[in-house]
Amino acid sequence: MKPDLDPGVLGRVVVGLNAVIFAADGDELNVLVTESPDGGQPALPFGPFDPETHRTFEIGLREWVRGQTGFELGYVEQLYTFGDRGRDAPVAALAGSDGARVVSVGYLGLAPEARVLKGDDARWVRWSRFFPWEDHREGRPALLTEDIEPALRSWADEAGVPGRRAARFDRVRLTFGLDGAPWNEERALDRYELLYEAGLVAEAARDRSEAPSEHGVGEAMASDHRRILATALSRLRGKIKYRPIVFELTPELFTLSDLQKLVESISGLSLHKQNFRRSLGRAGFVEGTGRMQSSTGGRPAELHRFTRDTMRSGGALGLTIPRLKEM
Amino acid sequence: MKPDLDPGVLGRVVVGLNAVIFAADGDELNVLVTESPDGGQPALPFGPFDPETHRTFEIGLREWVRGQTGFELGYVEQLYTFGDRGRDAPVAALAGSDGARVVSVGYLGLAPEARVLKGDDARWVRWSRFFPWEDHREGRPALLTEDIEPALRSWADEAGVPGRRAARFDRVRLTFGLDGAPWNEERALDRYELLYEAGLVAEAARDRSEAPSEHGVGEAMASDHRRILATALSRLRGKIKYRPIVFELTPELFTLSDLQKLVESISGLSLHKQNFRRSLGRAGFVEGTGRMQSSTGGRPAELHRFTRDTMRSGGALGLTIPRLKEM
DNA sequence: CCCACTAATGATCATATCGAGCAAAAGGGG
DNA sequence: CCCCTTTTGCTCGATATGATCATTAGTGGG
Repeated sequence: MKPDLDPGVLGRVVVGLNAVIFAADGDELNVLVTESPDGGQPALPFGPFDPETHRTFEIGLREWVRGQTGFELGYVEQLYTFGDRGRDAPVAALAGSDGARVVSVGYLGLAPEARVLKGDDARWVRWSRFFPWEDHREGRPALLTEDIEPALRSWADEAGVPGRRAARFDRVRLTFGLDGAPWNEERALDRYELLYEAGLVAEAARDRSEAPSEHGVGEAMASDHRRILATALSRLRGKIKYRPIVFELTPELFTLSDLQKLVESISGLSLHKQNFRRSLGRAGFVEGTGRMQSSTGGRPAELHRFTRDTMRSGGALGLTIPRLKEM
Repeated sequence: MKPDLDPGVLGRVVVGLNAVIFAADGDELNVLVTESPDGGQPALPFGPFDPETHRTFEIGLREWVRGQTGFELGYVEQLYTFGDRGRDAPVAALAGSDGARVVSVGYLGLAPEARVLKGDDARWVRWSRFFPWEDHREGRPALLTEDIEPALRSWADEAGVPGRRAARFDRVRLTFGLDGAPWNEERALDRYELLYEAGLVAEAARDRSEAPSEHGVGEAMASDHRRILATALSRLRGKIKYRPIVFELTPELFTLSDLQKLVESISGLSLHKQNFRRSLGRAGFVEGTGRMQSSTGGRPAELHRFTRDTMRSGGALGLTIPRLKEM
């Protein structure tokens, strides 16, 4: 159990920081991606971690996000560190001619508004471009029932040993909520990983250096960035339930319907309006300002704001997600 | 937003893997540490990540744990990646003469039993050696009320600006459950970090290259290992509530009291026996085998086993922690 | 000016879950 | 055979959750 960290005998490692930056645009949750105009795969913003100048990862991250997009990140949280060989293909090419291994530390960042960005090729896009099967606000997507489920069933069926086949079926059933199993919106990462294993996303073929099949579900991203994005979505979906971080995404003032729409956009679910409001009231996260907002054609809604004070009283710390029964 | 990962211009980075390996010994949760006989600070087992031979972090981790302790890890989960300069002191010395930056990827591992280890200086010890203030099974520890709380209050009081002082008080109140705020066992990491900031743990002085004060609370560990251990404890305490991972720590057969004792040892809380059993029954995690265990002097208890099947029915996925009111 | 329409807000009811305590059952030991 | 201990079973009130109905306050059209 003696450590042996002499870098002389080990291969080279380069640490990159990947940021999944979310911001709300109206009622929809957007993610910041870089898209080259020449049609390359969209990528997450990422930058190098320079051990010489950055005292911590988070400081390094905030710095280059500020430098390159011109805005200040609010909430920041580390997601996961990815180091699998073979899933970092396009980035590896940037790792220098000696083929240093790229280790990427993924971060989740939340910004209060989808501000216009200075210059270059970064833009805000809906997350659902990359995970169309994750949006259940209008009911279970046809893509799921018509394409993904049959493909996964036959993938499970292909397994050699019977035990292995049963295990695959079970895993498919649980992660995708088939045959009566409940759909758990937090398992977005599990679902992406399963689709990758089953070869249903374009990245799977690409990483095996096969012909880049055009038939994957959702839009592919560079390197393992779609996996990092899935990690971020899962984390965010889970975390809003036990920490009041939705308010990192809202403007200063908002109506309760706006807030609900935002939560629905994050979780990909339709929520029960009355129950959502009731639990908001119980938790005491928001307080009404007297002001009203003339809405698009109904009774005007009161503008609310987040009240940080209530976190002190030891009540609930997150939102409940009262999902609508059937759609 | 162009990446610039040319390793030539960046400082050197070495990736180390740190493992927090828990196992139950009787009813108590133990952690595997290396202790040099000559009285150096205990450390977590750690090994280098070799980018040449290890395809993934997890594979590398399992490999050297197997090689050095002789047993196979069961459950493994990535915790967090630490890269702060200045908190890795003793390890940095091992990073080679060119002073490569050490980035450590922390892992949580669970083993089904605290097996005897082959050879050297690794041994199983109670986690409470390092976090005595986290064990509330016998009520709130005197260390907390008599030493830590007063010290934290005066630390908060020292803050210059009044607003800063109020913020400190609030933070102390919330993380340590003072003045009526509830004690949240999951916030073990927050508490350790606060104690570090307030200079109450020995590592704080050490990392500032000051005289290694002997007056820190709990036992210090090498490098930032106590922080990693706190991360692991927090994660484990949280995760047992929504994933059935306690059963990675139990033997094949156990009584319900054994299981409760184990959960109490993990969470540092005393639980309400009847309610604990009721929720176990509702979740359907365990099934009775007909067999009984002649206990230490009461009615014999039935031996139970974990039933993986029930995870399929979509019920609750974790234990509820029905804490005992007052002690 | 009144009415239909829309969306916000308010209130109710059955059911499930949680915290807490009481009671019976099944061994071992004097 | 009685006492002690621990397991196991059960009940009661308080609270949270799922679902539905009712009321209010605007807009826009006849």
